[in-house]
Amino acid sequence: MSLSTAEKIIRVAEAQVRSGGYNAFSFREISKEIGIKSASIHYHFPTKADLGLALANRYTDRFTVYLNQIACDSEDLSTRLHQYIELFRHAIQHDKKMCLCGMLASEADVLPFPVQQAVKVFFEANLQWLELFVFADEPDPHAQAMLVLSCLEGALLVSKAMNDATAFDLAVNQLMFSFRKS
Amino acid sequence: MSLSTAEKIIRVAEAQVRSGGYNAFSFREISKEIGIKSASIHYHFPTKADLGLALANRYTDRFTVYLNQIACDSEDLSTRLHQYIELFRHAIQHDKKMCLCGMLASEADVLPFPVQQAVKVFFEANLQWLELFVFADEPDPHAQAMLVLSCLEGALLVSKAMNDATAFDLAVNQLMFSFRKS
DNA sequence: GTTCCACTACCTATCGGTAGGTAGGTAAAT
DNA sequence: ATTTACCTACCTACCGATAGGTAGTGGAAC
Repeated sequence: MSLSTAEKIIRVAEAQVRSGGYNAFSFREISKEIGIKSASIHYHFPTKADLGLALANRYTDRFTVYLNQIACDSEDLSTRLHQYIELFRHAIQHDKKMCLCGMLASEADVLPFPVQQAVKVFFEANLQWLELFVFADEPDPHAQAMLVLSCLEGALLVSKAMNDATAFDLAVNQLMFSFRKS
Repeated sequence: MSLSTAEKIIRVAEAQVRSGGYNAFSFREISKEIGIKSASIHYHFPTKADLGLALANRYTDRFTVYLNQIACDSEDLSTRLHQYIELFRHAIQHDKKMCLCGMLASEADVLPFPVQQAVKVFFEANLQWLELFVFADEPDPHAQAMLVLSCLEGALLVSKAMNDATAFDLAVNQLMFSFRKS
């Protein structure tokens, strides 16, 4: 499969942002990696903010597709939650990286406003999905969703800090355990 | 009170890192803010990595002092946990910023190695304290500690994403609620 | 008189971004 | 069928700004 240049740019940029954040990715580094000149990237994405926005939007879009799949595939609320968790586990175990929007969220203060908004959309989409498709039948779905999302993003962060992906499982399994008892 | 220049540098640098991460703070910005030349900062901290390391170490030291105080002041495990949570709530509600080491953890891949290690020490210190002084009497203190730390760091991150400090309380209160039922 | 601390002046490397050009393809007008 | 015109997707060369970092100076304090 041969990817379009724009797609290559986005993939390399996403990897760089997920490793070091918005200020750690550069047109020059991307251009080196895919074998074009940095000026050529401006043809596809006029400014860095444009590329950052495209990154966040694409990430949310792909994530949303998975969320819809999960909701369609399984009726069982507990199964849905486990599959949801798998999405995050994949980030730390397969990519060994943070969630893109988790990474960007931590730097929200220094992000171009459109990127900030796009990151917020990702989190709103996640919360809404959890409320509707996992915690709808329980008391305070909003708080439950917030707890799960916080725990997952935080578990990724702690795993990065410890350089140990098993930290993610430890935290998340404990959360699941606390749900089982209630 | 008149602070030493080194102390001023550290304070301004910490604020900048907690807003935008390691790559978003610069000697020039710091120097402008405290009214000296950027070259003068190199006298106190020879390299950026040195300053970053000093930042992380001081943050951990100050945090550790609070942890010891909490352990001494209160015998009740639940009270200790609530006071521990207050440390994190202070970050998002008073400073409106991430935890310094939470911020750095997310960028671990692109950090100078000594800074990486210092960040890891912060997390290890937190986990150990939680295990010893909060969850010692419960089954699997390690997993419990990991859950609490993940949830707190994640709740800060989600609050930054949503630009809404109440998200932190929502997630954390829900976590406390799930503990009460067990 | 040495140590401390900040200065001036400068360096190299890199940043995001711009200007102008060009090879190759497409498509409509002549 | 050929010319004219425009488009895509890159290129080279360069801009001003900023990054971290260095060498050497000089005054004040001990």
